[in-house]
Amino acid sequence: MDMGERKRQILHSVINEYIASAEPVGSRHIAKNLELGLSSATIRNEMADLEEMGYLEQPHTSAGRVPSDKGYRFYVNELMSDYQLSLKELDMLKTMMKFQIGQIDKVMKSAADFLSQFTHYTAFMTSPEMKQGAIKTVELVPIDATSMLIILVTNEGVMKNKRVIIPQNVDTDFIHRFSNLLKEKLSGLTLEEINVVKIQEIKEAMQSHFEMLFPVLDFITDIIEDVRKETDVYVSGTTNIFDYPEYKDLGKAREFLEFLDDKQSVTKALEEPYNEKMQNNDSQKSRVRITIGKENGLNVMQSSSVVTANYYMGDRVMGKVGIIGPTRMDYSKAVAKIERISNYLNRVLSELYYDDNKE
Amino acid sequence: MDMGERKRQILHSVINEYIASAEPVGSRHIAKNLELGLSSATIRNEMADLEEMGYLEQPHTSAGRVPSDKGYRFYVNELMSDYQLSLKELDMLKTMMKFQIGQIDKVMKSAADFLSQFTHYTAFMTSPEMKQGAIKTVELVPIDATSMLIILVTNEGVMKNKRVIIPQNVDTDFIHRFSNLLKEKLSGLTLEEINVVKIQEIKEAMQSHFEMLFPVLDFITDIIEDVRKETDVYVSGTTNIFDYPEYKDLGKAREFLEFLDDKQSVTKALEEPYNEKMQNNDSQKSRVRITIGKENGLNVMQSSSVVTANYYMGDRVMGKVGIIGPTRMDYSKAVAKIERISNYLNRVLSELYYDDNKE
DNA sequence: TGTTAGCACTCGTCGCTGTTGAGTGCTAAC
DNA sequence: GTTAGCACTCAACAGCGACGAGTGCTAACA
Repeated sequence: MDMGERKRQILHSVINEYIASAEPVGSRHIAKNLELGLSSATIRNEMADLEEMGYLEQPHTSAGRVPSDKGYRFYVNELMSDYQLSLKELDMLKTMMKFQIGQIDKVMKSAADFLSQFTHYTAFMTSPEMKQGAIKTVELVPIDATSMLIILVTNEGVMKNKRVIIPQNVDTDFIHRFSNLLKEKLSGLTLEEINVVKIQEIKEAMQSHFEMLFPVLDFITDIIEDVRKETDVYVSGTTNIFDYPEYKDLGKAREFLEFLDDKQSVTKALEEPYNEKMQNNDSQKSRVRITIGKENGLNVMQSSSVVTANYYMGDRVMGKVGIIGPTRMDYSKAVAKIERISNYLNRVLSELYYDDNKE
Repeated sequence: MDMGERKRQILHSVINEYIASAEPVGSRHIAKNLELGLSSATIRNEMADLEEMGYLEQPHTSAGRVPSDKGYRFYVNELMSDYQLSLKELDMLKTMMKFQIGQIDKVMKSAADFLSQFTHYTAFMTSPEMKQGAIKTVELVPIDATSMLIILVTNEGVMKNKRVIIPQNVDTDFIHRFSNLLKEKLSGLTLEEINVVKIQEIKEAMQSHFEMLFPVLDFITDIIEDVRKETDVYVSGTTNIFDYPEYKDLGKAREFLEFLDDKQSVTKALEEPYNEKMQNNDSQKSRVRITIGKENGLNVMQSSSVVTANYYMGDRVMGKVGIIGPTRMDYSKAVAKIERISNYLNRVLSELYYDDNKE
């Protein structure tokens, strides 16, 4: 059985209706809404076909039809039209963009917060991936006689720091000299390039009278290890799910919220590999990726969809922004909004990047 | 009517029972449990008295009795016995304490995470209050020709940083000299002492050839302003509330979670002034403070209780740790556990403090 | 051959009903 | 002052029928 134009129209209508109402859609309703001059009986036949083909499902015998994951997938790939942001929405965006304040992590957080308010779904943002980040500078700041701060700045403008206790008293000048040496040795290396071997090399290259500061080098490997592992996820607007009847069941809501609370599992969910079923004609151009229901392996996520976009600094992928919501999601709005946000982030970050390369 | 020993015993028993079962307690049950050799009818009379006195309430005519806020308050102040941690609990604590890793904010977070698992309620932690913190050091780290990082370290070991763009090219050495100057001028001042006037003074004291770096000073005021306003709350274990039947209603759960999501309102709830009704004989010695139901002004919190303790560095209050849960809370366990955690924090922070004063 | 009207059937939802049981308050006797 | 007894209250629950939205099938129609 093949998907004629009429079936497409009916499927489209069912999905639109269901997205709006959250209630199973009946043939009568479609017959009225869609002005094809067809009776409900005919629609009924077509819908039975669509069900057989796997695009629709019936919660129970005498209920209307509900889109299946496959149905949504077809909708997303073939039927969905581009959503044009309303004036009000554009205005919100504009206001938000005024808050381009300096610190990178704050930009991130506020973007995620905004996205959750903007879409009414739960928004998330993964922190910049730093594996390929290069070290811009290393600085040792003495705090007192026995402790100092190690500060690492990468070329993404990200900064990590750690306080270190030194066993012996060391004078400030000495620390400065050591600091300069480190800067010289480490600047420009990517985080991937700095490994145990490299550190050993540096140790050997140093005069032995720096020996007492060798623990500092070990701390640096620690920090880098931390940074590498650290894929922070920031989640915003978790309570938005209460707006959707699919989570009206306490158990469902709980499951979902517990899932979001566990950053590790969220990260895992977002790392989910791109699989063939998810291919989407639009994805190349829009860079927005959609995972529907069971397409995502996780149990908890079976009735949720995830819409994400990467964001970039220059050409390098930095992380992901996106939303999580019920499979019955307004995909076209979601895509349009996420596209905007990711473009916004690209712009802000590219400005930073540009600054960096001005030297 | 006065509260005789028998009434106290009955009230105690009702509350214990209710805390354990979450179900209205009947006279028959008490008669059996409490071995006073009294019949349920007698207990019934006493309970009617306790209700008249305001310590108990009846959800509806033919249900058992439930403690009122006043009842809990009496329980907390007069009846409750000290809870002795079990071996298993002590062991958990021990394990947790091994994670005393360096960075102050990580210690905080892991303490809150632990507390929520330990108590099964929702835990929170307010970030160190820094108003009275003194500046330990200021450092300017050049990143490239047109930008640098301002790093502020306070004597609590807290660190703030901000990236700053400088309009003109300035050489590294120049920045270093300026940095040293700043360090000299600002070190030792408390955040409260640094205000616009002070900054102006510094500007004037500087030679005019530093003029181009004056914007940096303005950024410093910005950061300090940020730090002052910033009373970060870290909340952990929000989904624990799903374990308690008082939140089995979706609306209730939602309300509660939305409240916790809004950091500002949480901060406000915790700032709630100490009011006379809350006076507690134990509070001086234990430093644990309990707010029961409506004692806390907020609407959302009418059926929740908050148990908090301050934590200190040396003699100075740094912030609060605590838990939020239903008024039907196991107060004695809660108090015991929070006491431990706050002691632990005091110890960890005092070590930092001690380190700082070693110089 | 595709479309449609008609009809029997399914099944979840809603409101009503009666039953059950836990718990109370009151009264009268101890 | 205590208690046994009893009538009363009320939430929770299960059973029941009416309702209605929606279906699938069949037979008639263009």
